[in-house]
Amino acid sequence: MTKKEIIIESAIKLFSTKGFEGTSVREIATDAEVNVAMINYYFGSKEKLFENVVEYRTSFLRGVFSELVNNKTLSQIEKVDFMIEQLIERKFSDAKFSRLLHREMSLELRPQMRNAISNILLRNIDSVKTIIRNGIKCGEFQSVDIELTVTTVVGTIHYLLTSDTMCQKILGKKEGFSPFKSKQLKKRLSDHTKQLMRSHLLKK
Amino acid sequence: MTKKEIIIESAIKLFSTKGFEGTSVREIATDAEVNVAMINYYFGSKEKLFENVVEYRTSFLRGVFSELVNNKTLSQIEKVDFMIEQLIERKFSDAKFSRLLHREMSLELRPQMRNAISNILLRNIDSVKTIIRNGIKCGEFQSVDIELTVTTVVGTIHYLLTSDTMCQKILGKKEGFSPFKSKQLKKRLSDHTKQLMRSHLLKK
DNA sequence: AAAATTATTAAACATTTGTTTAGTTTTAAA
DNA sequence: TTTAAAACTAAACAAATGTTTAATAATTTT
Repeated sequence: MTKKEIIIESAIKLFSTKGFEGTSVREIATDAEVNVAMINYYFGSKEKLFENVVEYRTSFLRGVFSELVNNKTLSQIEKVDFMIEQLIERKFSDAKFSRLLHREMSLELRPQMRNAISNILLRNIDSVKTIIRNGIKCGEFQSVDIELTVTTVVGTIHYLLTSDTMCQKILGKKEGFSPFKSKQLKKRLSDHTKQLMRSHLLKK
Repeated sequence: MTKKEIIIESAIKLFSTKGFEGTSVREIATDAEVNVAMINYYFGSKEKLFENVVEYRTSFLRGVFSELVNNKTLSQIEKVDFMIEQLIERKFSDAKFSRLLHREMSLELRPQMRNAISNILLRNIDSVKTIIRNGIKCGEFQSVDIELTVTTVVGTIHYLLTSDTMCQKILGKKEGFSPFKSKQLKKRLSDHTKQLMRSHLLKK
């Protein structure tokens, strides 16, 4: 790992848990075991570092679902199942960073940042919409509100993992429970969401 | 309105849009047209002001659903419908403040604050759980994951209103579109969520 | 090996931060 | 009307903030 990457990793960790304005560049520098000036040397500013953080962590996940749309061997509901699994997999592997992105979205600061993040978060939404639309068109699914159905899937997964405290209280778990380390919860969420979509989408 | 309330109102506005650490006490003072020292005079500290803000804005909505549980005239699914309408109503009337609470939840700062907020956000969850549990027990509903079903309802509503930008992009609206000023969207979200819960909960 | 570029450092810079002080005005009580 | 308490102000405080500077060390290029 280059020193630049070490700084980015520290920034991800701290921004994710304490927020952008809640984290000082000196904290980042200390965590990365680097001189404070290196941050501005490499990135120019704290805000540009943030942009680098987002780019660094999201660049690899582009259009995962685009090929799924054209797949001929799977039924539409199987595609939905697959998509749900993928979304949950990603969320569990990166829950804290996901929280950072959503937190930034909910702020009315840095409009260009917000715009970039929303594009990242919605990168696969069009594919999902298309799958549901195709399902309706070919008669496999009943007529539903496509956009809000997508919102339900993403919203369910996201809300459960908004915070550890929240998740614990919703599920009635003890304080020590770590949501996104629990394979059992992952399975449970996956089962629920799939079942929900089956009863919502499939014709009776 | 007392001067104390004026300060709280300004704090709500600014904390909601710019976050807690993103807002300075001087900004609040300016917005409230008050001397900076008044904030510490009345509240002691910026953080205590935050606590006052949360208390001030949430004190009136205690246990709205508790009576609904014992209602004998409504069927269980009608109770779910009512509950959905209430949740949406509240979210639309106070979306920015709700964002503030969820943002604070997603941060790993101020644990006692996080704990208080989660209690507020989950104040009605138990009632909702009970309604679904009763619906299952009396045979009106099929067996579902109760906790995650609640998560789906709340998560759908919340996610759609995470941010204006997000909502616009999910729905394919133009930039000017103001989600929580749209009665049409409110109706649409209500219809979707009710339909979703009916197909998920009711026996076939 | 000399020169030039890049990386790194400690220190300083200028603002901004939340908070406090000490004094003044206003209001209410005696 | 005097007195005491509360409300309010401008200024100062100390600490923290993001950023820059100027100098040195390390590396690469010529």
